[in-house]
Amino acid sequence: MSTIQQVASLARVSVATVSRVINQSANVSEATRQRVELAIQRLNYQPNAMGTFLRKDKTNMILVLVHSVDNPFFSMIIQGIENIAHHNNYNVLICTTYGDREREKHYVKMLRNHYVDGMILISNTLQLEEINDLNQSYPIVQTIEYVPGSNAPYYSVDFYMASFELMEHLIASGRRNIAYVHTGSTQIVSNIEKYRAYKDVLNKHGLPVLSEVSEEYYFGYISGKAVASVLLDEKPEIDAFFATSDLTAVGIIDEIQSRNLRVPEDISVVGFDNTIFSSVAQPAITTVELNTYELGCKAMELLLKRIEKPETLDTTAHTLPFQVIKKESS
Amino acid sequence: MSTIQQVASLARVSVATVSRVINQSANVSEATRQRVELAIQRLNYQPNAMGTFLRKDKTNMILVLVHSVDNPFFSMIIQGIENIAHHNNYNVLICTTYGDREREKHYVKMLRNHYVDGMILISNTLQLEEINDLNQSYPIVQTIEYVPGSNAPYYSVDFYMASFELMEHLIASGRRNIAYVHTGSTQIVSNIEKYRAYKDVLNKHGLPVLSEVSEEYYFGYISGKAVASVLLDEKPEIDAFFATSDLTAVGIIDEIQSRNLRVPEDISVVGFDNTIFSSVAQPAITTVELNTYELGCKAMELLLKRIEKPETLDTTAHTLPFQVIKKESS
DNA sequence: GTGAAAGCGCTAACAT
DNA sequence: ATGTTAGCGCTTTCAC
Repeated sequence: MSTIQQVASLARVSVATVSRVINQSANVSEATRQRVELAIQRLNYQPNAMGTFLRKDKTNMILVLVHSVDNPFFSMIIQGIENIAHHNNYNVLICTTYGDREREKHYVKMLRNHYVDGMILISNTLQLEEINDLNQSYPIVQTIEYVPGSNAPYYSVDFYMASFELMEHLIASGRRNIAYVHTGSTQIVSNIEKYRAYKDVLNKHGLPVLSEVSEEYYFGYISGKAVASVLLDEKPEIDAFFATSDLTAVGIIDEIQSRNLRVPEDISVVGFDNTIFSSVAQPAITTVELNTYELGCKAMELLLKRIEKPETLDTTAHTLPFQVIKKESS
Repeated sequence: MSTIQQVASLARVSVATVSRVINQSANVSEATRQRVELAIQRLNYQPNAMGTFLRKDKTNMILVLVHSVDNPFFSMIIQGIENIAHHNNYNVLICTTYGDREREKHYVKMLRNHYVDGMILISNTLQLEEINDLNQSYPIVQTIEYVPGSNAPYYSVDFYMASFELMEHLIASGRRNIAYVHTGSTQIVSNIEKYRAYKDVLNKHGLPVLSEVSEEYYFGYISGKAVASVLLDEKPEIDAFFATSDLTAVGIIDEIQSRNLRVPEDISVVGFDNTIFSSVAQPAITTVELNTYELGCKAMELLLKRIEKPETLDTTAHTLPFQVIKKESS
């Protein structure tokens, strides 16, 4: 490995001049430039980023903290983030937590350590104090999930209203016995809001609440099928399912069809997120489109603002529109 | 932001002692230790990683370069990588290229820059010279895809043999007119091997090759459906499809069923990768399990070896076993 | 057990 | 247009 000093020696110039050539930060005569570039090539010189970063106290990297990347839903957000980041000369590092607090802490440390300039939290599971503390000293933005009452800004969706619309749609189509099946943790704000809407709409119409939510962490397809099976055994009157994710809806549909019941003729099913699963399923699943790409873009734009001027202590809650997409399953 | 110097001043010790406390690198008297830790707390001190990294020329970070993260197939590899990495005190950064050469270059630069200690290439699309050059100076490992003839080590699967088995299975079940539909680029080694096996098995049995491969980049579900539609129009004798990914197989099945043909009674379909799609599909799709988690673990273990002792110039090709998983679609 | 000091590789202010 | 030099924050060798 060669250093800027070696390049300088070989080219018979000072390290400052080499730096100028590399960064095109000041005028260098054509002759000198060529000598330096030749030396760089000869030594196969690569600037050591740690030197630069230490000196500038800036890495032009941002960290995206996400539960996991196996949900196609997240990948659109990340694409939005990356789009804006790259146009502004930032690189994006994706780190997965799988809900593990240790891993989360480790990655948060990368922010505190100045390994990255800022952080976007998708599917945030930090505690209130922690996120507030972090938000005071570092540029962070939440998206999709957020900690209610925290000072950190976020871009998200009105999950309550979206779920409200879905529920009203089911009821308008004549459904009266609607069960609810969540995905992931019941503690995340999206699920809290979805369940709140579920109950509110039922109460509003004087209909029965058929599902309690436990604290269990439900995965997609498998638990959709399993929970539907239990519910259908216990409550054969069910004529609709509200699933909080598309993949869970697919599991529910499979369970229904394995009992020789028809979707939507016998039982309606709605999902959430408008992922590929809701299109691939038979029948295609009524769902909610969240404009995830846009959410990613907006979150990154806000993060940039906070990085460039840290005094921008934006604590605002931003909500982007959604669309209920009616397909064949309801 | 506070520095080690400020902590030292407040605790009335030298920076060396503070460093010793932080890293538990040498004996420090209990009294001093407590003074230092109090100072650290008081100043809310966080070591600046850039200082450390510059000094040590080591970041304990590795980079995973991947086409995109929206394929559940990749996420298992990444989990394997992360598992081994974390047990060895390394962090994993996931970077997505979406096939963009510019982005790829940018991330490769992070390796050359010493921003990370090593790199794992999934779905590698680097040129032969580039990967060989990189391999000389930096610890890298390829997995799944690899550049044939390159010096860089890899962990992958014998796609030829796996495809061979799938094809023999189709033929053994009485199929004679088998079409082939690829996913992604035709230039990647996995697709080259799959297509080679497809043709070889057909030739071996004196059966017709029904599909040419163009250089087109095919995506999953959408192009599966579209290509199947064209093929079925042109060649109504087709009685089986060999798709190189599960999601493409789902698209093909949807097209078949939309023509009121049955899978597998009229037409068999097989996929690849044993992702969730092959279980969710109706009927469930015969596919190949690649032990992706294991591949990730092995690749990371090899990378670690190369990082710790760079003289380990392992150029070996490693191949892990696969299993053909027979389901309902064939 | 603790401190002084060198130096990792780089940039930028200042000098010429 | 180019060179000199200080210093970013940290670790580690060498003294004591």
